[in-house]
Amino acid sequence: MGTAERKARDRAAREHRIVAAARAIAEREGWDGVTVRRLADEIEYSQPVLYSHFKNRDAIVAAVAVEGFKELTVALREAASGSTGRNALKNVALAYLAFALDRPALYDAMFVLPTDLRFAEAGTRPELRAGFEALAAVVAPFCVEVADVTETFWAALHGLAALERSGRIRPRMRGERIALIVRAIVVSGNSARARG
Amino acid sequence: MGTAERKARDRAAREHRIVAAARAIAEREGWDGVTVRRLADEIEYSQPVLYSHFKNRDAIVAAVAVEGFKELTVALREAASGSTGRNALKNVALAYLAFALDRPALYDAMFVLPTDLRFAEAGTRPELRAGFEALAAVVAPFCVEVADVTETFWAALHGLAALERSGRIRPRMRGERIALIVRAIVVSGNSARARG
DNA sequence: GAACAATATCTAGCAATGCTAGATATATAG
DNA sequence: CTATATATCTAGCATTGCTAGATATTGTTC
Repeated sequence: MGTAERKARDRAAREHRIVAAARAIAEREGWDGVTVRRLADEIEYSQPVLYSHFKNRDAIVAAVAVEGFKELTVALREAASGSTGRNALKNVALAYLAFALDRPALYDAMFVLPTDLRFAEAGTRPELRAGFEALAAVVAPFCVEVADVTETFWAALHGLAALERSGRIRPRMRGERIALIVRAIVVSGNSARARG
Repeated sequence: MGTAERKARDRAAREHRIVAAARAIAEREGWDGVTVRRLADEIEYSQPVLYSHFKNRDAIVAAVAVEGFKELTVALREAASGSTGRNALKNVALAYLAFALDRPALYDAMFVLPTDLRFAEAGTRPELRAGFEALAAVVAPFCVEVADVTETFWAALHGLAALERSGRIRPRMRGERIALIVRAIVVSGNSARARG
């Protein structure tokens, strides 16, 4: 009897439509435009149906965030492929910033809005860890304490994205700032090697 | 006739009480707890009075943010004084992170919540520029392109604060990450000097 | 000091939000 | 076909930011 499977499939499809609608509205009008009523309209079901899929509105945002982490990981891996060493670092940094600035709503879901997604802990979802590892891969050739450097690299990129997006640093100097970060990793790595 | 002055003084005092109440509630319970009704209760006036002081709720958040920038500037200057060069850099970085992590609600008002405060533009309020200059002061000895390096330094610190606060990097490695950033500025500065 | 004008403040309410209880329709099973 | 379980909806609550219109309070003028 395949009806149970069909039902499960339909449910999954509907859930996906909710997430897609949330993301679409957020990218078009910002997260304030994403109301439960509006999502209900979009999928042509009543509000309570949404609560049978997600615990609350924040959980919908979190679902979009998970999508975002998957895509960020893809973007970073792609940027890293085809180049090595210093160039890979630079390309990944550029790709990270492009991702954050081109999809502000998605990036907000991942990093700004309140979610319960946890990192740097046991039990972190693999989607969230993969992005970190894509960064670690291009950092690794330049240092021994890969985790420390990767965290710092990531923080620098996130900071650049956040401050540029809120208009607090000069957009036209983005290239220079990235060059500084890349150089910092390369140079500090070399001196680390030189020291031991 | 000093009644006009007295009125102006009273009004200013009331405005200050609003901002103080907003900040206190935010630091105790988060910004979600800061409702206009609650603030009205706190100052013992009705809601519309608040709107004679501030255009909307966001403007109250912005007022708290401005306070925050003043205090951050003080904290950074204090951290810089009494040490020079590399130590000043490190102390400022530590102070920045301590500020962000000890006063999360205040820091949110400054950097996360929506406000219309603009930076890196003509017409930026002096309170906002001063913090940047406190960072620039400790960076300057190590580079020629002070603005670029300061923006990058700031971004790195902000990123560290944001990611640490949301549990995405390991708190116990804070010192190592700061050391990396300090070293990056010192080293890249030296090489910049060597080159030019 | 009384009558008027201007300012300050309040009461009451709107529209929107997240979320939920209870009623109702729909599908499944006996 | 009937009874049960599942899926969905209608209707509403409590809370939010914000505002119009009524009402005090203060100031001015004769």
